[in-house]
Amino acid sequence: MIKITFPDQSVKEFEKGVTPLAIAESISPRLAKDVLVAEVDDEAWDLTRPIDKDANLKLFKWDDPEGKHAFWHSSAHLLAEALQELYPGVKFGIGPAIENGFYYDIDPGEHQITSADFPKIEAKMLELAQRKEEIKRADISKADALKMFGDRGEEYKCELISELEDGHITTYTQGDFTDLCRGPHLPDTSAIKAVKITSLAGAYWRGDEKRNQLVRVYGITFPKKKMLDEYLALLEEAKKRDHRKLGKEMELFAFSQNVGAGLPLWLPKGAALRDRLEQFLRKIQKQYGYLQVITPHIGNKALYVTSGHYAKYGKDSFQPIHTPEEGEEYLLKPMNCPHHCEIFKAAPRSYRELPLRLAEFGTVYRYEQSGELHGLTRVRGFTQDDAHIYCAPDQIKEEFLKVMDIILYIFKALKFDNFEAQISLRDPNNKDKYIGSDENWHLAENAIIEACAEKGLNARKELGEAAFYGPKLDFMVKDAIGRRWQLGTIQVDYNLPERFQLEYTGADNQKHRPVMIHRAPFGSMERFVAVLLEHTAGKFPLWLAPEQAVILPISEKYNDYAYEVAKQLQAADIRVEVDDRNEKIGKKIRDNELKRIPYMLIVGEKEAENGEVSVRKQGEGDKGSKKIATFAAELTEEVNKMINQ
RNA sequence: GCCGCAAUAGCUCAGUCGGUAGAGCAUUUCAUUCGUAACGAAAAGGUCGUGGGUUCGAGUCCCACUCGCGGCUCCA
Repeated sequence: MIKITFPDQSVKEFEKGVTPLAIAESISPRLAKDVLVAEVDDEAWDLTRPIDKDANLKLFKWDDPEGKHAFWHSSAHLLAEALQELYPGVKFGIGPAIENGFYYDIDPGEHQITSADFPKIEAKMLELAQRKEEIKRADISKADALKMFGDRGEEYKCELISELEDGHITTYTQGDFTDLCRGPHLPDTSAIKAVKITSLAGAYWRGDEKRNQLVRVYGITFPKKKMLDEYLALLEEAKKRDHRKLGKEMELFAFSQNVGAGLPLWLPKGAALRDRLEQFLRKIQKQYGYLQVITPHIGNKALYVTSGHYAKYGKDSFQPIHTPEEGEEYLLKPMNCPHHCEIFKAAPRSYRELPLRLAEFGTVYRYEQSGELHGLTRVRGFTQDDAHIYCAPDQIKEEFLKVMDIILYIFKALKFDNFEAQISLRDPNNKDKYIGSDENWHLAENAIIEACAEKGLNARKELGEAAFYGPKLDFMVKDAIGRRWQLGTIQVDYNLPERFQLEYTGADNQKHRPVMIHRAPFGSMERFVAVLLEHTAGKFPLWLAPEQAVILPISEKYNDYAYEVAKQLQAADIRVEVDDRNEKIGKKIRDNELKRIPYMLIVGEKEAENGEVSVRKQGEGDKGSKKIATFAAELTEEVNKMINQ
């Protein structure tokens, strides 16, 4: 008999060689039906794999990430099995589970696979799944594995095997398909009830662009048909929220072939929106003691040589601008920090001036690879809501707390309730990779950890994720449909103060080197607007909306009154338009609902007589009539509540 | 940058086998003057991304480029 310990620390005895599936059956038939995969003493474990010794056991279902992972991993094998039947002779690369589904990289040989083949592949997968094929694990020696896959011409698999340690190689087989795999897998294929092949893409073998390009087939599967439908509906929703589509529809920004790829043009409404965001941030920053500066869009190449960026990124960025002067070279500004360092150096600095907080909405240009450009989230020219804080090492924590205040305030005003924080720390086993003294790193890392603790922020710590010049704290927001976006960032930097030889005179009348903190609560105006669009599906909070209200006269007879109302509201700083088209009121309401304008004010005979407007809220409907001044006051109140919580 | 896919009216899209381009919405005009999600009629709107090639003839087939999309790689 062996002792099995469950997560709640209860212990039960079982026959030696019992399987997790049998244990689940002993608990309840329902659990046995739902369980997908297990973990035995922290090792992922197939449900049908015997347990030979006392162990800790965890059972995972669909709702557990481990359960989904095994489900999709087995689905990847199912996909491979289907492809093997449909396209004899294809060679297999790797086929892992990913965040949403799985993929398999294949070398199709002479076969051509296109999206038109998806239904065929899906049907074959379902057919195989319904055969309830057992997925069998087997240990295999390295020599046998090489022979087995070698005989089949599986050159990619052989390459993988040749790098594995003998004695730790396993295969999984279902039906006629055997794959090199560590597992774990589902007991059989029958749990896979719904299949969708989602896309096709090229991917280099082992991510190396010098190697063969394979075809990557992406798919997703579910244990219930209904779940697939829900997932597809979610994808549809995501498509509707795509900021590229909304940006065009709402006339916020555009791109032009003639201007160039990745260079956004801000249309009047988008520019006004961006300006509101800037004003919002300027106001808070002023309260927090930031000093606004302005620096040029280009800088002498020497500046970036000093900062070290030229050596690292020079050849991959926009190429130098040459002047009539022999040998003189300027670069488009790829970041604001070197400029700000020069501002720090523009005068001798005293410890009394610290922390010195220099802020700039600085437009920078980076030559992103053409394939990487994406709407407003990845562009070649963008404006950072940048600031650099120069402070003494013992001020880091205090400054961190203040920056976090600003970021949390912004998230609150914009209803990003669902966010995560990540602290990126140094890899303790590889300290040579980093610049700066042990003592300073220690100080900065602790400052960040303590600051998060003080704010009650449950931040994830990631070792080895820090930049070479310092640790950082990143904020990830989840949008309304659960996608994760990186926005605000705070980074400690020991490198630039060193390179620019920044100094201040301390209380001890000695020269000291300041620490620099980079921070950008929005990240960039472009990305922030994109995320805001996708988060809100274009329904901006009232204080940001391009138009806060639109006045809809019942007929042209009331256009004059509508313009009178508009004048009064505009005088109260409300952004309002008049829809004076010669259309029926139903049509105007529909059109303006679709334009996502927060308030519609309907005016006709009754309203004109009483000096009122009939208020209709977007998405909610009729709210009744009120005096013009009452509406104006209520709207202003609503806006103030949002930005001055 | 690499692989794959696409580019047709302002927008969304159709266009069969190669035979000179079509719908809905938007726009303009006319009619209507309307009470909380689409009234009606008509007109206008296109060098089919750009350049080359094949062909008697190219939106359609081929090549290159540009831009876009999905990935890969990269990301200060």
